[in-house]
Amino acid sequence: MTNPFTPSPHELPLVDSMVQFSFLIHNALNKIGAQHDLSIIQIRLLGILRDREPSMQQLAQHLGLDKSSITGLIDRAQRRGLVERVASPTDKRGFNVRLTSDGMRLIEEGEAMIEQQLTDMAAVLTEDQRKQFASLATAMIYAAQPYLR
Amino acid sequence: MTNPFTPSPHELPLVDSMVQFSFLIHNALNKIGAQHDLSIIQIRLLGILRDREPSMQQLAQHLGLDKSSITGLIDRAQRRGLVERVASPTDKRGFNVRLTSDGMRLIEEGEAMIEQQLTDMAAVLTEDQRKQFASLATAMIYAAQPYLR
DNA sequence: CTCATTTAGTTTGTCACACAAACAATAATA
DNA sequence: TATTATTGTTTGTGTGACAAACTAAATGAG
Repeated sequence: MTNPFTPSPHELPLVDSMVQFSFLIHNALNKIGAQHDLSIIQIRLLGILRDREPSMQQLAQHLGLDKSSITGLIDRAQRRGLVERVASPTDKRGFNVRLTSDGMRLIEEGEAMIEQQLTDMAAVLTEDQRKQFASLATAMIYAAQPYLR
Repeated sequence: MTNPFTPSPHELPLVDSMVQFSFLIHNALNKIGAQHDLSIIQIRLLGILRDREPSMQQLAQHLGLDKSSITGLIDRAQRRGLVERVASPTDKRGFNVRLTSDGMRLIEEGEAMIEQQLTDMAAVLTEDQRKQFASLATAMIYAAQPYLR
């Protein structure tokens, strides 16, 4: 039986629950990023670079941005010493982008905080419910973006 | 039994499923907005104005933005004829912001598209699963933002 | 092998969005 | 009434995104 002093809120309609949940996570990522002066796009950037050393072009594809947007993104990250441009061994026009050790430290810290904060959010659910949520969300993710599988 | 030609993707870890689901929805909102030349913040703005006529200050609180950000946001929306500033009857310094009929038409269209697109996304789940998802997401939303209830 | 075409990345110009600090006008209060 | 607080705008700064024009290098057709 529910504790009468913390009344159960009414159930959000499906679409509302999807949208509001999305904003909830987005805002959390935003705040965590802000603590390290990182925007969400920068978190995504560093996250990608954790285990890759892509060209500018590949980065544009990963992030779904125009190549001209990548130039500025990398410029700013490089100015802060988080990434570096490494001349491509096979193409004199191109660079590969690599995390610096500072960048690696920062993204590891950030991802740890994300892990903890979102885990905390999900702590209102039981272990079974958390498994269910991951399963349902995964199904929608893969159905919508089949190329991810 | 699963169709061997559409292999079930592996289950995402909880935190990954939360983050990726959030981006999935965010991207969908972005695309739907773009079809009407609306950013996500503008969709949120118009959505708030659907059933309110707040002051600039109240708008800043609703959207979690600085008041100086609201000036520009409303300027742009007003230039497009989506909202109007109405002199406050009680405070000669202030305005209330009101949707125009064009703005109302636009947000109604947009929200209908959001409703449909997200409903489609959730169509890979059974009715029971959709109810479960809404329930689990709602629990996390209200636990994280108790003032919403 | 050479010339035309394509590709990789940058530059330039434009705009939206967000903040902070300074400001003007009005409201509230001591 | 005089001081203080509040409302909203302005100004200045920075990030992020795109498109179009551009440079340099790679590729491919003949």
